Amino acid sequence: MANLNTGAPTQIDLGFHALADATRRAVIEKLHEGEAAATELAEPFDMALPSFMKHLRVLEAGGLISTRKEGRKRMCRLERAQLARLSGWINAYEAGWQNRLDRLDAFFKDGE
Amino acid sequence: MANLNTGAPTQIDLGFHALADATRRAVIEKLHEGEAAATELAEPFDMALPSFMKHLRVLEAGGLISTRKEGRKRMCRLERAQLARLSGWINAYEAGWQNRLDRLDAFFKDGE
DNA sequence: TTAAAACTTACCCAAATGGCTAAGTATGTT
DNA sequence: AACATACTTAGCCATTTGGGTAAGTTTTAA
Repeated sequence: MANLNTGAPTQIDLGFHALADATRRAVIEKLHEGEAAATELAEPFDMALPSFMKHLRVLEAGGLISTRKEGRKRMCRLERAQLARLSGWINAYEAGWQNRLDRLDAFFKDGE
Repeated sequence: MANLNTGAPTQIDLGFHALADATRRAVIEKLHEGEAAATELAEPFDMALPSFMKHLRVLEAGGLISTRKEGRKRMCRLERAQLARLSGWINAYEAGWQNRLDRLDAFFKDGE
């Protein structure tokens, strides 16, 4: 097997990376309640807005949220499919899941 | 709410961070087959051993593996409980899981 | 038409990450 | 005792990350 870290990071890399930060996880929790604008999401944090917007971009790059412009607001919504993929990766190798491995592998390969 | 990023990263931060890399995920996949020594795990990768050992330390810091010294070998084994916690975090907010939220929150707080 | 709101762009910075090499230590084999 | 195996430590380096400020732009409200 050659080096696995050739080229650009995958959606899985970026997805788990996005989850590896308390601020970003808090955004995900909030978005479970529904869509929200960027500033609205930023409000709880002691952080300059441009810094917070970087977190949103990391979440978007990881496929965990999608955003669209609505007037002057940037609306954000949760991408539950990516959450499912990531938790799916973790659980794919658990006892009793072996029979689902092939399906998951195929799913991941399609998405990259 | 104050800044969530005060102080040291939590086990959840470190756990997801450990998963955000293809090399480390490959190690986890391999360890599902059972314990293995560090060099044995390193063999598939085009990487110097000290570089690979850093990945093992990242996995250990994230609670995903535990290691022990056995003679001159460092044996590694998977910590399935942490995998369960991380996939648990992701699924805690899925539809139909709301009733398990309190239990999970308590579980996370105990472990930190 | 002016001003406020909600970003957005451009840049700076310190620390962490992920790779390397070179040299050391500890343990097992012959 | 000598050598090989399996790490281990130490340090170097480029890039990424996660924060910041300052100064735009675009849209909405007054």
